[in-house]
Amino acid sequence: MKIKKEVTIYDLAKELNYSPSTISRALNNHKSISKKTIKLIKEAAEEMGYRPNNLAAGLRNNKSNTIGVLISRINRPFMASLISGIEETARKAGHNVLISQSNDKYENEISNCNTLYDSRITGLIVSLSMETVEMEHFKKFVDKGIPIVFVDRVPDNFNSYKVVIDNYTAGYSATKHLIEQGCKRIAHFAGAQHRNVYRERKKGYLDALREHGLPIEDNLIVNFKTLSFEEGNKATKKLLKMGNPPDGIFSANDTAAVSAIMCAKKMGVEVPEELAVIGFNDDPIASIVQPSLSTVSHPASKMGAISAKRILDHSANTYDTELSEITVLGTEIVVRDSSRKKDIVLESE
Amino acid sequence: MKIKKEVTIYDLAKELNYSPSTISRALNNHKSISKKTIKLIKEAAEEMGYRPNNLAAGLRNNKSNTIGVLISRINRPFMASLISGIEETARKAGHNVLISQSNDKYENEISNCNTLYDSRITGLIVSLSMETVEMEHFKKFVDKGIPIVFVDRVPDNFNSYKVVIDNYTAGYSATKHLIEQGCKRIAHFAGAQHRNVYRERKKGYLDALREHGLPIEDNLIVNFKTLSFEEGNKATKKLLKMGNPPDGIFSANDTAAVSAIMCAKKMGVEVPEELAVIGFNDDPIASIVQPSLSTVSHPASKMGAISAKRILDHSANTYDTELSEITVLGTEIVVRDSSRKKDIVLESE
DNA sequence: ATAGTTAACGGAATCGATTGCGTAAATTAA
DNA sequence: TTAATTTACGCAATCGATTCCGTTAACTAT
Repeated sequence: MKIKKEVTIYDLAKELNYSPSTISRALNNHKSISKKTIKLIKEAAEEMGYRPNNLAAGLRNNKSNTIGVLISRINRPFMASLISGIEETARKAGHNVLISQSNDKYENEISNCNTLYDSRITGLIVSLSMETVEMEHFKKFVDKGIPIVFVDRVPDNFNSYKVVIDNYTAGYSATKHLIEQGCKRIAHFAGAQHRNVYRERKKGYLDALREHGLPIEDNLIVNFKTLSFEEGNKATKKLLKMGNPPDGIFSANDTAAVSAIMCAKKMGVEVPEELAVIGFNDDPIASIVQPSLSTVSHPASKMGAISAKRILDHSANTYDTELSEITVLGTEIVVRDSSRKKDIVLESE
Repeated sequence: MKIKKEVTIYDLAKELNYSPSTISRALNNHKSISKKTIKLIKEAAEEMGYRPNNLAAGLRNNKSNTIGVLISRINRPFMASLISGIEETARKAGHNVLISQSNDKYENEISNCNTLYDSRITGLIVSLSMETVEMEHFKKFVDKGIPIVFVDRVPDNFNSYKVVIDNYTAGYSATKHLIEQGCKRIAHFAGAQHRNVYRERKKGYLDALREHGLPIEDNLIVNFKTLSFEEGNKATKKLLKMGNPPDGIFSANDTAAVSAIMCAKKMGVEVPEELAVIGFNDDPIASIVQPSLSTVSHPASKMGAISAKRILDHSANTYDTELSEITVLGTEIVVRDSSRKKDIVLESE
């Protein structure tokens, strides 16, 4: 197998009797090069199979036109859509996307952080791992003026760009929806409380109960570790076996909510009549399960797009403001069969 | 915002009174540097916050320790798992992962190909876009000795590494399973026939019918464009309205299969009694839909891991053999309720 | 016609890490 | 003790693109 030699701007320079400077400028449409020359050089480049070397350009400019993404796992519907949005926006701007997953491990997050830094990324988009508390590993980006956008699972104690949904309002609305459907004893599947998303959702749940005069019962609030199907199953079984079982569940994610529906059905509990359920995320399974799952939908792909745009803008304006801008996106209550006990006037928010 | 200056090996050299060569070698554990010196230098590097510049190293070595991934879309369960497998394997070997989606457009695939090439990736992992026929855009990788691994949706006419599942056997087994359940008129939801995966699945379906003495009826074979939920819905409705409707469906993906189940239920057709359904992929929705969907599962994440390993091995052995190795992975028929008309001895393959 | 301006391009340093070749000192062999 | 190795390191070129200064020639204004 013969390996073809790389065509560089020096090869073009020699071939066309121009200096490498001129070749470089021509390829970048520099104004001090005549249209004619630019055309000539570009055509020759095309013909000779020239392809720019991003490593060389990156080294010289100390930037790689690459956005780094650091998330827990890719194969979750929300994360996949998020990345999709990032990729689309980045690519349109001529940027690449480097991905890395922490698998929710703090150690991995640190290590991936370093690796991404070593690639001299233009900016970093992060959704925190479940374990992360310390934020020290992000400091080196700040020191170097590399923008970080935290998305969805964001830190409380770190000043930076953030793109989130209004988890509080979503939790409040979801709970309120169940109340409006006539639920009196609403359980909550809560996620880890040190992560903003789950904490805010629970806050919304609590406030909704309070504001509608419903008592808060600790034994109706289940603290989950991972909000998995199995955990949801176990929790539901336990709840339904109570002497005084709940008549509604607001789950902080769809996976656990679906498991609740399936568990209830198996136990002969009617959904939504005896148990209304609402989830969070609007995963594909939500519209497939029967009865279909009411849930909270949020624009994952859009969040990705916005996050990417933040970084692109930042690097274009080169450190304009020091303001850490937080983008809060709205959510939408999607009412399906799992919670529809009455005819509803569709709410739009 | 003050931007800290980068710490380079030259800074370390000056600080420690060594030459940059020694610093570089020490950091790479070169054998000609004494253990003591290595330890000294590494500790100083750590303390001074030194971080290697991958761009510089990459330029010098003409490789970036980065694997490029070129797929249709990220937010499909199969693809997300595939990438996850790639990322995990790559990272363990100290490689990064660049992703790009073609959105099933030929144009995008070409453009992404070039962008990835420009980043001097170590190797490329590709699942072809729906539109792709010409393979010209991949030639430049071959010319440069950069390995390409085609995965799942692979070309017929291009010599390279390939990682696939045995679609033919899977299609055959899925159909055979329906036959064994007593189905006599089995429909097939077929994908675009210029893509190996769908073509092979259909071949398996046809052979299974033939070998079991069942007639092949053209009007039971539906050619899909995208195997979407909507398409599946429409096709199912049409099939069930026939004077002589099918009693089984083998769908080339789960999305369309699920839509078939839901459509049948809505039309009052019993699944699996009147219509047995089996899908392909074992997406999360398959185990959620009711009745749960029988399907073909395949190891997406493992495919990703193998693909990544191919590239890592290739670049380590620097052009060892010219053999284009094809890896074929097995699949498994997952029998669930949508096709279980009789008691089954679980098959394992 | 002459100074001033502009257009179009070239020279050479630079980004940070790597590495082939060379060398001085230390160690071993004989 | 002297030659032969080995150990431990330094010099300087190199990877490919970019860009700060120039420079030359053509052009414009007066």
